[in-house]
Amino acid sequence: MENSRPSSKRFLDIVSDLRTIIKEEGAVIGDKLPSERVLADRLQVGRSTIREALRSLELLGLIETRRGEGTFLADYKKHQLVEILSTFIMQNPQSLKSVDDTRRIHEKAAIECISNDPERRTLPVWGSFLAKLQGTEPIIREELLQEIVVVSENRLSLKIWFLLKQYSRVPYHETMAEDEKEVATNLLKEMMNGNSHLAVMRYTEWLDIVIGERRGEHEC
Amino acid sequence: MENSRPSSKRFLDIVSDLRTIIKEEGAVIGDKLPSERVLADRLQVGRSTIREALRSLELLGLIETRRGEGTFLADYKKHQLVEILSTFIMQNPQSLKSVDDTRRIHEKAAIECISNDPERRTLPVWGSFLAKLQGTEPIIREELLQEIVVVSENRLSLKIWFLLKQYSRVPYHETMAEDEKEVATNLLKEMMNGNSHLAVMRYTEWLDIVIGERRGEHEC
DNA sequence: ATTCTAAAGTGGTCAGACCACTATCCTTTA
DNA sequence: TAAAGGATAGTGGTCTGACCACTTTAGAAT
Repeated sequence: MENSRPSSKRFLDIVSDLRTIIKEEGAVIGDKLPSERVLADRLQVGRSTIREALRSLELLGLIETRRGEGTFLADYKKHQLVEILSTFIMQNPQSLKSVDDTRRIHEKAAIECISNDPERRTLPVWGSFLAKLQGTEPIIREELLQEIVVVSENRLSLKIWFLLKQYSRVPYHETMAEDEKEVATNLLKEMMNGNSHLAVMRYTEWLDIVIGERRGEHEC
Repeated sequence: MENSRPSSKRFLDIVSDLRTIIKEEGAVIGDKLPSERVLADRLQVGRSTIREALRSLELLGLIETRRGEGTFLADYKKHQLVEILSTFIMQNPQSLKSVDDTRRIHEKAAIECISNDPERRTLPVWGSFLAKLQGTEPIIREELLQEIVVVSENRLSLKIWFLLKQYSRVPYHETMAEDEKEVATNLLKEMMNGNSHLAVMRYTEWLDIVIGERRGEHEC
């Protein structure tokens, strides 16, 4: 696998080489990769270097290793990386705003997406939520938003949303207040009626209530 | 750092321990971490185990190592992890659509953001672009879109956009055709006038031209 | 044919040895 | 005294070989 200008970070090259190997062998999720010793021999590096690369990929959740058995291509849907990342990253205030903004972008897009799709905006789920909102049963904020993002059926967007949710300053895990429920109800109704513009407005209202900050002036 | 039931994945415990150490020492971005040998001694494990953990964190972009100097807490704004991850995932056609969709979400959001901000929508840059579009000089598609996303001033969104751009099926790197320039001109004008709704419509038109696919029916 | 056992293969870990590089201190020099 | 130079210690980068614990496999004993 071409020693093209070793970037003084051999293990990074190995990561790249591994990708090539995986591609060449057409390995699919669950397939077994060559053993560490074989890889070391094939790529002409020490086993420890191979391991450093593999361990990195494992932490990312891209591969899975089972002692005594071997190394396998993992189902990366578990996004283990997110967990790890979360405990480190994004604690500086500067980032927090962009996190919030980006999260809103995705929520808004999901709302518009559903509003504009006759099929998805008439899904029975929304009726259920509407009923729930009428009742006195406590509702967690993220329940509704999550459903919306899920139904929008963009896996990548969903992934990003899940990630951002964890860092958001908006208390997603709390229950809705009474006045909130009203706004949420309006949001749902507009969405079901296919009125994306109004639905988004309701959504903005809702955020204003939850955060209790200045309104609208800077909603990127 | 308690050997509490070693999870048969020592290096994962180490990752956790490292986090603890970082916290305890109140290390800030740019600070130097203890050397690998010191860590190995302190945590009572071999140096190779420490390295596997460190290399993982490095691939995630959480630390930075400089040969001869040491290991440092990184500026995680580089999100190297995303790059790596992306090169693995996102090669199956299923994902490609969500990549495109998500990219559009961010572009749309940026356009709306700028349109709604009197300051940003009157920036001189837009005038320059307008002039360029009138001329015969070739213009690369991504030039305009990039400027828009940049001006929206959401670093995270920008980062995501850059990432997605690489995998998009839309030929961003190509030059605009003549009819495209016209639509792009309209887009700019609407944006500068603060008409976000129309601006987004122009944007959608533009995409239709570039991709030449079915229009609108499924624009999430 | 079944069961049991030994061997081979695999990841997990460690220790020690180099290498290449950087920072530091201390000597030498002007 | 101040500047220049070089030896030294410390650091990450890598390799080797050796164990260990575990799983699978193949062969032997029943």
